Amino acid sequence: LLGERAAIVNLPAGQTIFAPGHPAEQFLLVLDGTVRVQQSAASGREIVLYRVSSGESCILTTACLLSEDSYYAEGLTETPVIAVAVPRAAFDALMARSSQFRQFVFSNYAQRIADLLHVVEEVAFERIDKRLAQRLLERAGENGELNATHQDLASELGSVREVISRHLKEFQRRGWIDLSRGRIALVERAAIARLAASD
Amino acid sequence: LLGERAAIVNLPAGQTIFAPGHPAEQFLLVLDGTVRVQQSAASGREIVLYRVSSGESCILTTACLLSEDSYYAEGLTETPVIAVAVPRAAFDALMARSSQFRQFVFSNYAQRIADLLHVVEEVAFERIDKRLAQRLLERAGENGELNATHQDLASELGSVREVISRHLKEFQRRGWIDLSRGRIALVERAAIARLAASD
DNA sequence: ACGTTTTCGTGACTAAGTCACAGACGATCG
DNA sequence: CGATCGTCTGTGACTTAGTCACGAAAACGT
Repeated sequence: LLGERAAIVNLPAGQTIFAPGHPAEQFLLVLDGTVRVQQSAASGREIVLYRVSSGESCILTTACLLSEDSYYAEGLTETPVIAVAVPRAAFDALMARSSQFRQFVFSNYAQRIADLLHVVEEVAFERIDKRLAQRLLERAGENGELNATHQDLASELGSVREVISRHLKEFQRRGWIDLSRGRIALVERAAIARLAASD
Repeated sequence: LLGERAAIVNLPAGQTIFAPGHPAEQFLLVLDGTVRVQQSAASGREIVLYRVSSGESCILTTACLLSEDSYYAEGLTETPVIAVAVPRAAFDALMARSSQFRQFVFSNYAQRIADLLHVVEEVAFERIDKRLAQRLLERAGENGELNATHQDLASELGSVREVISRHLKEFQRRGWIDLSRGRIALVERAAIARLAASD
């Protein structure tokens, strides 16, 4: 279906795929790896909008690609990424021809928009200790550990290091986590989950 | 182009067009009037995401319509609205047939996504006195007046009345505005614009 | 082992949001 | 007209989040 004029691309980790004033030139479908899409403020503060992983498309760029609009977010590969790049003309042809492709594209849009609405809701209305607890659970591996600096977590949440450090320290004081440089180990997942789910 | 199976609908002001758990059933293209799209939190706090006006489509609902996803925002008519309602099947047919229609749809998406990114940026990183100043300028008419309660403005910005009241009072103390019940008159537009544009 | 870079800790302060009331305005109705 | 009621606004005291300016501690390379 996608066979024609589509190229497989390999990207290393930590690569900027698109950035303000440097729009993507094609429709990207991620086969493997994850792309982090975030927004950066002039002050240096950042916030993660969503992540694109296998089988998903970095669709928001597409809207801007197709309407030639400038775009205020940036995309970074978090891991090495394998993707299919579909040039603009081929994308347009597919949209015309395949109802399944349209379904796929709109379904991706809906997901991204839901993600964005979720971000708005969180930053506008939720406490950051709760949001931090959620992220700790999301990002911790099987072993209950995650490698992230306080600054990394602050950037995920659109907050600042000091605030995150203080909450983490409080979590540690309560025996919920273990802290070391660049690494956090969850000790009391249940307690963290309780905070993450609190109203 | 849109002629077939599309119906003209008339909606009164203050009508809820879509809401969580009550998804829109069709693609809506606004001919006249404005629709406000906002998000409401359990606490009762609200934030305006964007407004749809003449010639624009309430496109975000469409994504959710087409992918049958539930949707966490709600849409309200702010004025009486005249719109074209295109049923799902007709929308799909148009997407297949007309490259201009596709262009229109994607251009709308791009605009809405840009709006959402802007909201995220503002709530995450901007001071609310600055955001308030921006809204006052946006919503004031030719005569420099606007009809809005402090609560209305708080809901626009995703903040709370007390905070807005205090900033408005400070603006008044500086001689920038005149306050009366449900009405604000801009006196020193230049000063307000300076704050709105400050970094 | 030493200096360098990155990460983390902290106090003092400002800004924003919460809670609980009190007061003030404006429409409506005897 | 004046009393009444619902809505809107003002305010103090407090909690939470973000800012600023440091300094200390941990990893890293040479």
